[in-house]
Amino acid sequence: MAKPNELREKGLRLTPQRELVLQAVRQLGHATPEEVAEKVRATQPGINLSTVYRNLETLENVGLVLHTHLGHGGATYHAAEELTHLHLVCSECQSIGDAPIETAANFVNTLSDDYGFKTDVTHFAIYGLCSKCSNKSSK
Amino acid sequence: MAKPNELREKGLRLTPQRELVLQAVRQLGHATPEEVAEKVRATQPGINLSTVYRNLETLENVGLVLHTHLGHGGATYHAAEELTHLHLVCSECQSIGDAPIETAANFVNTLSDDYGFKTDVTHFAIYGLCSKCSNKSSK
DNA sequence: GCTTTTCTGCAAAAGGGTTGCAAGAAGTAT
DNA sequence: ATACTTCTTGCAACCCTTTTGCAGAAAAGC
Repeated sequence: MAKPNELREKGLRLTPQRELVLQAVRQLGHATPEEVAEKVRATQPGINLSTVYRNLETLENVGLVLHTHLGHGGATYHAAEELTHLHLVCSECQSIGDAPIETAANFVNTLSDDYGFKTDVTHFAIYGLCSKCSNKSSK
Repeated sequence: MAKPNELREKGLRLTPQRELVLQAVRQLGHATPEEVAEKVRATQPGINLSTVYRNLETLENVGLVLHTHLGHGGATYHAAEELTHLHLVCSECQSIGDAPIETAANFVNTLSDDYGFKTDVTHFAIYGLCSKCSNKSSK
């Protein structure tokens, strides 16, 4: 999953921990550092949380992973190549829905045209009520 | 600024601390709990941070204040009646710009029509590069 | 004023993330 | 293969923000 070369090419050393962190992020989709650590521990039980944090940061610096803010708590990490959708986070059931980035295209363009603001719509959650919960509460 | 009755009407007791917290939120615009505490301390030096937290929560429960997530750190609080704008947060200079909620109207409608998702666009920041910083970095 | 109930301050703790340091591995040159 | 340099790791301590338990203080109601 994590090819040896892609890390070396970025000037990073190839350590088992680093490879496993990258692999975990790719497999998990959106994962908190804690979840990444847990996944990695399946292979490397001894890995330390701070190593996970440091590697996530390192991998983010070289552009292999990205983080987004989905809720009140901490960040969640994605493989950079998979961050192609909006996150629709439900305030009630905490579910995370996806929508294509294009959904926001007009909005992003308006902000750019009117305010010169270049929006990254994936970095923060789109917050609200999912269809299930909004049906439930209107009944 | 905080009328005695509006707290009583919500079933809350009228304490100096509570009034001052509400007043501070109204005066500050977007404020972190820490900033609210600091503001309150001008009048009531001894107020405890936990009292501020508890009052913010209480005031939010009765709908007088709201919180939003503007960045990597904690929440910021607003008077409920003033939360009528989007927050355009710059990833580089950390500035917080405003844009009217209507800017997002089409986007919100699309999410509602296509996904049944009822978006609250004010609860999370709109993240990106402000015009200043995007000019700077393209030069 | 007296009683009940809610609030406040304090101290401790929880949660999430970071940092200094010494030991250990990766890469590089010999 | 070996020695050397540099980067990483694990560990423990720590920081910052927020939450909680509790006893005493203050509101609201009588």
